[in-house]
Formats: sequence, C-alpha cells, structure tokens
Amino acid sequence: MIQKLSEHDREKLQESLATTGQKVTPQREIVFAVLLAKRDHPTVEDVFQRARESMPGLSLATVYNCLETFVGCGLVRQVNHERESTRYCPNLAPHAHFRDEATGRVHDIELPPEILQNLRSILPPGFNSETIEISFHGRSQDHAPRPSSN
Amino acid sequence: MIQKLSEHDREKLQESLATTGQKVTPQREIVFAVLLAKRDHPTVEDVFQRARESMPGLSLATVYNCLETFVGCGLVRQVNHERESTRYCPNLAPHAHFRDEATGRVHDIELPPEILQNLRSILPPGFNSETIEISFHGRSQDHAPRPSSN
DNA sequence: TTGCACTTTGGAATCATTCCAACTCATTCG
DNA sequence: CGAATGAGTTGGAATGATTCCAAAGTGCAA
Repeated sequence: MIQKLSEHDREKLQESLATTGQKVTPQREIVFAVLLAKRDHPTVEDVFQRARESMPGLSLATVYNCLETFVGCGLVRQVNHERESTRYCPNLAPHAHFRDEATGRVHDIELPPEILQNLRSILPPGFNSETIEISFHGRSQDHAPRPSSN
Repeated sequence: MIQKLSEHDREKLQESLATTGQKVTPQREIVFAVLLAKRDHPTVEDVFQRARESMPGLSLATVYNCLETFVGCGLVRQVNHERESTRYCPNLAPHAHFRDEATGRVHDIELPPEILQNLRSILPPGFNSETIEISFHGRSQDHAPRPSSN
C-alpha cells in the first residue's frame, strides 16, 4: 500500500501541474506517490499495479495520462531502453542510466557536470542540443537490497 | 535502384555472417546494399521499400530477419529514439546520434575515444558496461545535402 | 535422393500505446 | 437554484511496430 504524499511532495506536484494549467487529482496524487515510493524505474504496468492497491478503480488509461502529464510539466523523466516498455523516473538531477542485462534493472548513474559540458562540446557547429541521453548497457555485481523510498 | 555490393562489401558480409554460421543470400545482399547506399538511418519500412525496387518479391518479415541477423553478427547497429521505429546504421565506428526534432533526421556524431573513456570512468565499481549509447536531441541548422553513399 | 540446416514468406498474434466517446464532478453563470 | 462548461477519468476499440509460426524453398553432404 502506497503512503500518502508528504506535504512537501504534494506542493511540488501542485506547483508543477499549475505551470501547465492543470490540477491535482486523487489519481495524480497516487501515481506520483507510487513513483516516489520506490525509485526503481517502473513501467506503466508496474505503476498501474502498485497504484491499484490504493485505488482499485484506477484505469490503465489514466496511468498513461498521468505519466504523460508529469513528463509534460517536468515532474518526471521517461527512460527508454531499446524497444522495451517505457519506464519512469522521478530523479530530476542530471544522470545517466545503467541497464543491467542480467536483471533487467535500471540504475541511475550520477553525471558530473563537466562530462555533460564535455559532451556538448563534441557537437559540430550548428547543432543545438536540448537534452542528452546516456545509457550504459552491461552487467553489475551490485545486488544491494533496496535503495528504496524518498 | 540499388547498386550491387562491391567485392569488398560482399566479402565483409560473407565473413561477418560466417562468424555466426550463417550464409549470404540474395535477400541479405540487397538489404545490406540498401544500408550502405544511403546512410540515413532508415527504418525497417524504409529498407523494405528501397529493397523492393530491386527485388519485388521481398517480404517485410525477411527484412526484419536480415536486419536482426546483421545486428547479431555485428554488421550494423540499431538506433532507437524514444518509442519510434527502430532505425539501422552501418557505421560501426563509435559515434553518438543527434536527433533533429525539426526534421526527424538522425545524424552521426563522431565520438572521441577520450570521451568514451571519460564516461566509462563515472561508473561506480562493480558496473561493467559493454556498450554506451549517447543520443542528443535538439535542432540543427545543418541542411547539407547528402553526405551519402559509398 | 534423401536428409538436414538454414532461409524465406504471408498471415496471424502480440504488446505497448493511443484514441475515442461516454461519463463524472466541480465550478461558473444566468 | 439549474444549466453550461471544462478538465479529468474510464473501458474498450484501434493502431502500429514487431514477433511468431507453420509451410515452402534452397542448397549441400552423405
């Protein structure tokens, strides 16, 4: 069962939604709470399952809608790997992703600003990049338990 | 109409396929030739259309098969952008991709080895990466004609 | 000539995602 | 108050890329 949003997170939600003229709804609160509760890059289906525990009537379409809305107002990031289902990630700090092909898990990799700068500098003149996506693909020995929570 | 493979390219094809115990077929030759003829990161559908000009009976399933085979034996790379159709790229040198959101076109960006090294170094211990994918997303003023062919 | 391994093919099946029309609910307006 | 408006939600249908599958085809080797 998902814990309710903290006052702080609820405000963040409310403010971000407001920037695009949208409102807080019970469904959006729960979907957002699910993302914050376990930062394991869940798929839409994962979010759906988890959110349903708290709100059995919730529909899959709504989960799609909520997540799209969050991406639109900058609350979460989409993470795509090859052709697999899209995953969602509430970590807004610049970071790369490491996809462990043994477990299928996705780990965040901190991204030092100078690396980003470095990367931007290899673009030929005339190329202006808004976003850079970096994803590693391999195996990790890391089987740490849960990084968990927020 | 697609030009036949050069002797050199045909050998490359033959050798790569051999490493995984597979054979050169007319279909594979044409699909490979299509990739080399215009290095614009075509989708499966693009390849299908272009290849059909030379071999009208070719089936879509076969194009999927060929491309998968080529990826498997290291002849070409897959390029994924968000949830769009997979694109294919015969450029094997390490490079990043720049996706121009205005035109939808994908450009290769040369990747200096030290940057790759740099990136590898930000992985925490225990993470071993086989491949790194880097994709920029933005707009370019570059409307150069065809870099084209070989 | 028979068997075997690899290929190709068209159509069916799958699966994530998008679309859509009906419905809910809160708020605004006459 | 009661209708109108509009954002949000919902379930099911539709879409689109990709995969699966079973039936043929194509050498090559025994």
